[in-house]
Amino acid sequence: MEGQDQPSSPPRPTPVLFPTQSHPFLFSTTPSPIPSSFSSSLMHPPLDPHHDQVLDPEILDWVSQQLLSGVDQDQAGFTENIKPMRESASSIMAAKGAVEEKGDYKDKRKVGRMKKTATRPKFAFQTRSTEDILDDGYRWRKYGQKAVKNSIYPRSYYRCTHHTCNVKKQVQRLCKDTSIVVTTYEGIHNHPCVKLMETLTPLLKQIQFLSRF
DNA sequence: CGGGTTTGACCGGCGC
DNA sequence: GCGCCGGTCAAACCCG
Repeated sequence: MEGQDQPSSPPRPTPVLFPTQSHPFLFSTTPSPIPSSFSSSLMHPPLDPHHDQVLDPEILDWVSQQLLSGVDQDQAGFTENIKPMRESASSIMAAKGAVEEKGDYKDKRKVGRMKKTATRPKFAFQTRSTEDILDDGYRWRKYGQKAVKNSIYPRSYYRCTHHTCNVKKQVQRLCKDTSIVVTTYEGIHNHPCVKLMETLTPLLKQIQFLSRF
């Protein structure tokens, strides 16, 4: 931020470009063995949300592994299973001092601001898309929009609409490359992503079926 | 009418 | 202390 198109001030980990209208957590920075072809393949061919099948088989294997570890559990279990990947992103940002605990506040409004500065997982990735908003399986409510310095595009602020979840995200289009949207997630969802399971479970079942041969 | 968006005001952090 | 800037609030508005 601060006049940059990147919303995080410290150098971000290698941006993970998102090939489908799927779930960002599965494709974010993670120590788990993401296929080496993953990142490099995402920009080529140009991303098309209507063509999920362009994914490399190796990538599908990796995705299916993530799902397999959670598929026999309930949805809450699945959420827990992918949590370490999210926390890895958290540790990256924490190590870089991206967020830190601040002092105490008095009134309710300021308490809300204090929560903002508490240590929370925060990571960003870029998406080549004509759409500003990724359908990541969660429901978001927009709570603000600001013009940012040195950018002709405004930054939009969203909160997860789940009543017990305070995950936020920021969305901003790069002015240097207007085809790229930078999405920054902050926090961890404390509820399952129903849409993710609905979307990927049939895919996993097909993979399992094909793997018998 | 409920839920989501827009938008100007407000606030805290930070650099000078 | 002051001004700039990013982030948030909340009233007004929109829409199905």
